[in-house]
Amino acid sequence: VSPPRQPATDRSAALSRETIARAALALLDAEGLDALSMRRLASDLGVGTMTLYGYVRSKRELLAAVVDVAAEDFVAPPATGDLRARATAFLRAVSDWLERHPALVALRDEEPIVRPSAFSVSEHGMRILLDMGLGPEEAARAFRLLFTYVFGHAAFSPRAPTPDEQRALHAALLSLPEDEFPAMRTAAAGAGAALGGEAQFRYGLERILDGIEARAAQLRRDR
Amino acid sequence: VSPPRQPATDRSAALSRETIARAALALLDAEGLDALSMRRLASDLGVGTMTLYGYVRSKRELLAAVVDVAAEDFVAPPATGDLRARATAFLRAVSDWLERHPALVALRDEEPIVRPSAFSVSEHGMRILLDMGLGPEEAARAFRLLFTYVFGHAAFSPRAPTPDEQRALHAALLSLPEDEFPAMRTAAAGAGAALGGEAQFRYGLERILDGIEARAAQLRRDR
DNA sequence: ACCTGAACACCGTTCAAGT
DNA sequence: ACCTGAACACCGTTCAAGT
Repeated sequence: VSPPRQPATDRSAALSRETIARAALALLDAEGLDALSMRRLASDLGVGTMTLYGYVRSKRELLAAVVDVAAEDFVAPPATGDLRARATAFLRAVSDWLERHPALVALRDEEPIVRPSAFSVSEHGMRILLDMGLGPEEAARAFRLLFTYVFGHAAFSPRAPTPDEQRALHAALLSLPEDEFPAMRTAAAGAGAALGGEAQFRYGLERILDGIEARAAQLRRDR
Repeated sequence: VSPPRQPATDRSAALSRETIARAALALLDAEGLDALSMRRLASDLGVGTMTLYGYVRSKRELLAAVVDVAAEDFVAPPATGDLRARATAFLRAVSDWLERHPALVALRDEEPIVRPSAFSVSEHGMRILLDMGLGPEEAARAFRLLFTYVFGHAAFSPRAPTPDEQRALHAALLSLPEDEFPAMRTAAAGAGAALGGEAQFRYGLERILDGIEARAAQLRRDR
């Protein structure tokens, strides 16, 4: 008397490491990191909890497999325009990718992603930096800086702040004692908009690319 | 027949929200986010688990209190030298602070820290940006960019990579197929050093400050 | 006022067993 | 070969009760 559990995907469709990883990613995207437990995932798949351990050695290993399937989802933008435009488009694409799979950021927070699957995302970015004229060592450092920024933005800046959030922050800053927080009060007007969202992402990215391009130009002069 | 549990700090020392938060921070610093449970913390303090709920409404509220006590630990550098030197010293101090309390990064990852206690750290940074000549709106955006970078570095870049880690990454990159990953293979030599650590932090910070200073200079010209 | 054990609804994973 | 229930050592939090 076991009722069918999966109306759409056939329960009897052979389980595999990848099927499991895809289901985990879907759960992660839909309900967040806390919702993903081995028990819940198994139940979603219509199997016993311990069945999963036939495909992954541990939850850690499952999460690594999730990164692999998520990496396939990265959409590289067409390599058109000048280098600056290509860099902007690439980083915008990485940012979009992280927004589609927000849990990737939390996973990366727990341990470095050094899976080969992630390297194909990196290849695009590194190409652009090398084309700008940076040497291998400096291109690696610049790449890492951009990586840190994009992941940092995804991790620490909420999506576009609502007018309510902006007003709340503004009010909180204006209520700080003036003698102790003069700078914060001065900047109160801009703090709401700077909280996050697309315009803030672009502002930061432009400053960083300005800094990197200045270095590339300097290297060309020195050469 | 209840044995004394706390050799050093007197068990009978009155419990308070702050005592509890400090003990939680110590546990977090010593053993990481996973080690902090209400049960474990209570046991460390020599009280029953439920006693904690007399001081904090939930674990979430405890974590907010932890941020408050950690904020007191920030050491602002002396405001000497030119603005660039002051900015560098300030961000170095924030980075050091996050290294002393690594769990702050994970906490911030779970929800924004908008506690007044954190504003005193921000005040120093905002002062410098305003002094550079940025307007309130742009100073807020630049501040947020720097904040994202420092937290991003703390979250996603391990401390100084060991020679072993560097060699492992180098080898991994060199084993990628040459036709598919030409840029990654070219940059393989520099990837190890760019993984993290002080020099990488400084490289990124310098590019960002170059970008921000260029904007400030442009604003001065336009004015 | 301050503290707390028992209970509930969860975890990841080991083990020994089922088909 | 593939799957799994029971058990163990954990969680956060509610509740009803102790002093």
